[in-house]
Amino acid sequence: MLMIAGTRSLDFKSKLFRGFSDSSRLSILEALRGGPCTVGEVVETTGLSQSNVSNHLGCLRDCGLVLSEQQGRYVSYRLSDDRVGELLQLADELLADVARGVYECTRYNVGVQRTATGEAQRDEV
Amino acid sequence: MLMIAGTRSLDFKSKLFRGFSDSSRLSILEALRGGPCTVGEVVETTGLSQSNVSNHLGCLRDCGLVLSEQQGRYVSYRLSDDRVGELLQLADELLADVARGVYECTRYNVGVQRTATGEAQRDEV
DNA sequence: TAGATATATCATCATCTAATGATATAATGA
DNA sequence: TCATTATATCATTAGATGATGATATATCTA
Repeated sequence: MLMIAGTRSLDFKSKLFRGFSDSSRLSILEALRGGPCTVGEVVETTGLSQSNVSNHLGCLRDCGLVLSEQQGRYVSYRLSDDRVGELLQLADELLADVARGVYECTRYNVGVQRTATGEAQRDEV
Repeated sequence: MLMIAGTRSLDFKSKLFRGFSDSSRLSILEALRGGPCTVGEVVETTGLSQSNVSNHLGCLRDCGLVLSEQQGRYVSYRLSDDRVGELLQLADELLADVARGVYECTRYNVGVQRTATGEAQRDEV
C-alpha cells in the first residue's frame, strides 16, 4: 500500500483546517483579523455566548492559530501568523469562483448552527 | 448586534474549509495534486475503501474543490482550481511553524480514524 | 446477451462535536 | 475583605459525520 504522504502529517493538516471549518470559529478569526481583541470584544463582535467563545478560542490557541496574552483581568487574543489571514483571504478568493458549488453542497448542514439568542442567524451576504 | 461579516458567507467559507478538514479528503486532494486520477487510482493511492472514496469525492465535487469527467467506464477527477493546491501549500508552510501547537491540540481526535483494513494507520511524518 | 469492471448510492451505527448553562478561577476596585 | 468583572472549565445533550457493507447503475468486452 503506497501512502502519498504520512498519515500523521495529514492528521496535522486536517486538524489545522478544522480550526477554520466552523462558522463560529471563522467569525472569531475574522474578528481577530482586524487586530487583537479581548474575549469580551470577540463576544460582542460575534454575538456568540461567552463560554462558547472561550471554548473556541481555547481550541484555536491549542491549534496554534491564535496567541493569547493576559492583560490584567482581560486576555487579549490575536492571530498567531500572517498566514492565518492569508489562508482566509485565499479562501475568500477561491470561494468567489466556486461559490455556486459550495452553495449547492448539501452534505453538511453548516448553515443551521444553534446560538444562544438566535441573533447570529441574520443573513447578510 | 454587530456582525463582522455575513453569517451566510461565513457558512460558505466554513463549508469550503470543511472539505479540507478530514484526513481522508486531504489524502484524496493530495493524490489529485499530482494530476487527474480515476476513482480506482485514488482508492489505490490512498488505501481507502471504494465507497468511502466515492462518497468523499462526491462531497469534494459538490463543494467545488474537484471536477469530474466521465471517460468510458472510468471517471477522472482533478482539482478544480490552482488555488486549491495553493491552500494546501500554504497550510503546509503554516503547519511547519505551528506544528507544535497542532500536535499538542487534543480537542479533536483526528488521529483515530477507522479504516477498512487499518493499513492507512501507518505513520510516517 | 451475459459477465466483468468501475463507480455511485444509501441505510446504519459508532463516534465526534458545538452550544448551553452552571460553576470555577482570577483580577480589580470599593 | 467583599463584590464585581473577565475569563475558563466542564458535564450534558442534541445533532452531525465518517466508515462500512450491501446494492444499484453504467460501461465495456467476450
